[in-house]
Amino acid sequence: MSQAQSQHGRAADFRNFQADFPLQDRAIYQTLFERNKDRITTNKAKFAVVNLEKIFTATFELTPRIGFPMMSLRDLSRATGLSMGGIYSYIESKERIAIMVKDLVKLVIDELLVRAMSLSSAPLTALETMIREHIFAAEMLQDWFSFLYFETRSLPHEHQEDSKNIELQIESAMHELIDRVRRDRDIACGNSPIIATTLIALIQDRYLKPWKHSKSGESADDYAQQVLALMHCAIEHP
Amino acid sequence: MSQAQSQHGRAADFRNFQADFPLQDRAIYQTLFERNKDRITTNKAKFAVVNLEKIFTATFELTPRIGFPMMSLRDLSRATGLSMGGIYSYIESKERIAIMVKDLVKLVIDELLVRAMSLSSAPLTALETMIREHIFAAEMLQDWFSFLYFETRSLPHEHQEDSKNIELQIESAMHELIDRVRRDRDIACGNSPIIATTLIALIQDRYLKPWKHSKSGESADDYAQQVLALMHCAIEHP
DNA sequence: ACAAAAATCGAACGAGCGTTCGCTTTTATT
DNA sequence: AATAAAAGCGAACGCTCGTTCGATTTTTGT
Repeated sequence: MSQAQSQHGRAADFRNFQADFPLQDRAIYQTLFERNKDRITTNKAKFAVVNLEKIFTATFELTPRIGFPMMSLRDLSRATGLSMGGIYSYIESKERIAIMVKDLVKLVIDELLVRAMSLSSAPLTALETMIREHIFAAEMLQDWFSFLYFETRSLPHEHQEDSKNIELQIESAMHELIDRVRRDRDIACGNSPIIATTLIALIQDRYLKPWKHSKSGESADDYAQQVLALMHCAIEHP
Repeated sequence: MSQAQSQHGRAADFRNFQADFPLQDRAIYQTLFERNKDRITTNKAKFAVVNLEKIFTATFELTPRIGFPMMSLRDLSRATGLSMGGIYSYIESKERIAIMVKDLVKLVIDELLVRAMSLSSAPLTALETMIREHIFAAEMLQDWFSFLYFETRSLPHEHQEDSKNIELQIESAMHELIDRVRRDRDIACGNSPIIATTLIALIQDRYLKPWKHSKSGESADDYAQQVLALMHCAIEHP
């Protein structure tokens, strides 16, 4: 029940989502290592996983307070316990850290989109799944999602575009699904775009403002439920 | 009709709001100069207004692409046409630029809040006014609002707190107004917090993502109207 | 246990940063 | 027009940054 052999177990609540979500703990850094083998001089996953974890954990600890550009590699060296040279066997440059974050987030979102859109038979279910899983994934990878949003400006131009496109893709997918739901029920579609915008903004609000949401202590399940309730209301009353 | 002698002309649409809004063009920099006289070595407003405008215009041109910490004062010098020393007669340090932005935004928001909350007799009108004027003010001072949001991390800790508190204040004011509207109509108040969160997120979405909103070409009036419609729907269907 | 290979180290380098201050130019006053 | 005051300038300073690379330690394979 808790072990996922299928890559695509459906998960209606956060507990089940967590049980099936592949990118947790070591697996995150294993994936990061495999996707960046060319640029990493260390060959053995055994070392890479441990040190990549140190590097990203430290980055996510330092960055929210002072911002990525102000985090020096000496700060990072101190916080990881690695030397400067040690760090440079995992990254070719400082900005590569930001690029790796972007790639991981893009990986997660892309799969999430593909999965939800492949449920083409039931647009409302697809929409609900997409939102719930987006909230859940962002809950588990909060540091990553939040970093990408705030530090997009530290990326090279091409990667900045990627970052914006991730959001535009999700938004247009949601827009499309909302329209499909409405057409099935003969509801006017005039304000579908603002509903899609609202949904994304609410998903982002939760992972961007922990100082607001962690205070209230509301669970991811409760939050998702509230967002979905608002959505149902908005879809039905155009 | 277009000239505002009262400080508090009500404005239901963007045109009227613009006509009454005091912080435009020169007036922004005049205000900035007066509020920072102590820290500015130049004495005459005549010079200060011109050069402060250069400094902030250039900052808002450079920062969205590369971020504030990566903008060097040499970049700023080049973009303004001022020398390094010249710039330093208007700011005591680089971070003062960010602090001045925060102060101006706080000034605008604080007045907006006081005005809206003083309409205590009609909570729905107060709520609508607050949202509309927030959207309109952010439309006129888009660069300032957007800068504060993205560059909060470049502020000294005390000022970072200020920045978060601005948002928390607005949100709790909205929450309170929503509850009052609902109590007047005997509607349950359970999801009032998420409605307040939604409203702020939508207001921010517009000034934070010009690459999304300016593409669609939707006017501030239309946007405000859509946000308000969504709000009415959400308030009435708890 | 030993040698070869891989991983890690950290001092050193050049570049670019924010900031300063004595000097020049512009403005205001007479 | 002359003079005093204000504004503006930019080379220079000390510092910290990202990055490199030969030396050292740790791991691997025998």
